[in-house]
Amino acid sequence: MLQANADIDNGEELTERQQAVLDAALRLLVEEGDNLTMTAVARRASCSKETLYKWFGDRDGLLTATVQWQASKVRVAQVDGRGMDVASLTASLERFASDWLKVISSDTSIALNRVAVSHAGSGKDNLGAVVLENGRFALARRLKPVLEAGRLAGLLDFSDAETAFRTFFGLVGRDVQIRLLLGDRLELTEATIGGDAVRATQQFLALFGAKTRPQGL
Amino acid sequence: MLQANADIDNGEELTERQQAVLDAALRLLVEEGDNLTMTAVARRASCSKETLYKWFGDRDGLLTATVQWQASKVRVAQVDGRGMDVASLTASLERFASDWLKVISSDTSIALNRVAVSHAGSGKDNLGAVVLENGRFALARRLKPVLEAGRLAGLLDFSDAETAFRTFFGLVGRDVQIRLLLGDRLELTEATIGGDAVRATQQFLALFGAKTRPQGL
DNA sequence: AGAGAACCGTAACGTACGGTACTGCCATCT
DNA sequence: AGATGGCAGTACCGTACGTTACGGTTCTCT
Repeated sequence: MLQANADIDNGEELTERQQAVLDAALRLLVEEGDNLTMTAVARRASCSKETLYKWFGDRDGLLTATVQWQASKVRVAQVDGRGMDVASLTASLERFASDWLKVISSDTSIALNRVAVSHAGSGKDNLGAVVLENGRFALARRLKPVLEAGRLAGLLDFSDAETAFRTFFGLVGRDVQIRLLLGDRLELTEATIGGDAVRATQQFLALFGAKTRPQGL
Repeated sequence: MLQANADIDNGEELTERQQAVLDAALRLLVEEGDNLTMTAVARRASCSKETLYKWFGDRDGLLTATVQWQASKVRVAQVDGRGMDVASLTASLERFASDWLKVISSDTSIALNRVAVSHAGSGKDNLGAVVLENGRFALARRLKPVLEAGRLAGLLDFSDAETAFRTFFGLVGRDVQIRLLLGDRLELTEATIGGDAVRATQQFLALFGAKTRPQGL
């Protein structure tokens, strides 16, 4: 599998045309799900099947390239913990929660997660790992420094950042992702997302907020 | 789709032989995922394909029947809220959390959710709805009376049982289900499940436990 | 015992799709 | 201008699998 361009790790090394093809594949993936055909992709992208195979090796290669291409598009700015107070910490957490909810409720995320989940069943590729790496684990990498900074500023109290993160993850996501993946209609308006973000943040602070305000800094 | 026995709603109305066939299909589903073939099911169940089609209509019919058959097997005892104190409430919540974690980390649940998720993409059947109904919503139906009883006993304080349930759901499940569905190796031993259950329960009580002990009853 | 249905095992059919080969067009290079 | 190479478009091949058909066997009921 994936012989031609086995080195498509990030969104680099892709020509404009190739990116356009992957965008077409992505749109088709959102519309059709995992039962998109190579012919359909070629038609949508106005390219030949032979080109698809030359560039991406095989169907799995095209799919992983598509997923990684989408992943490379969502790089988010880092938050720095300098001069952190309870207000800025709260704002950061709410921002993360809101962003995350928006991501997992987006059509593309749902489609990508669906195909990744089904592929994870029969281990022909590592789509699941890719999605996991650019989803849940990327979120952890971006959020943990904030949590650590909050602890350093005496605002948070936890022993293990991983555990704290997972709790936050659970408070934010709850049953949303699995329900959406299973096809539940669940309209997440801007308003409800905002409300859920502050709720989750408040709950998280109630659980992990430092009782005292120590080591003033 | 599913013309022959369109009325397989619950596990009733199934002969012994049919149940055996569905068990075979279930085992095969766990092993092979969604790419099980009708031939393989027939071979595993020692029955003919003609019988499969006569009983279940088509492939989708067989799959939904299999999912419903598995769902019908997990009926759990109800908890009654009589004479509830903080200890029994805690025990109930921990029990629910532990059971739920055991379910979602089981091989069969993972396999069933995987196929349901992938089928939810292309709406050819309602596998997603079936799984949702017998999973997340069944859990809510069973847990909410406990929460209400806890509130009535003055142990819990919440305005909306649904919101409280969803928080509990998030605290228990966190990232477990999506990670497992995406193929993450995540060994949930009996010990870690137990630990997670008490942690989630403690966190839930910290968020929703009544501050005062009112309306003694 | 005998008729009839249910059912097993398997062969056969049709189709959808992944993958490959071929042809001709267009752009770039010399 | 002629040559070269990348690519669109399409025809083609092989295969896997859903679905159907059928002969032979076992079970059931009378």
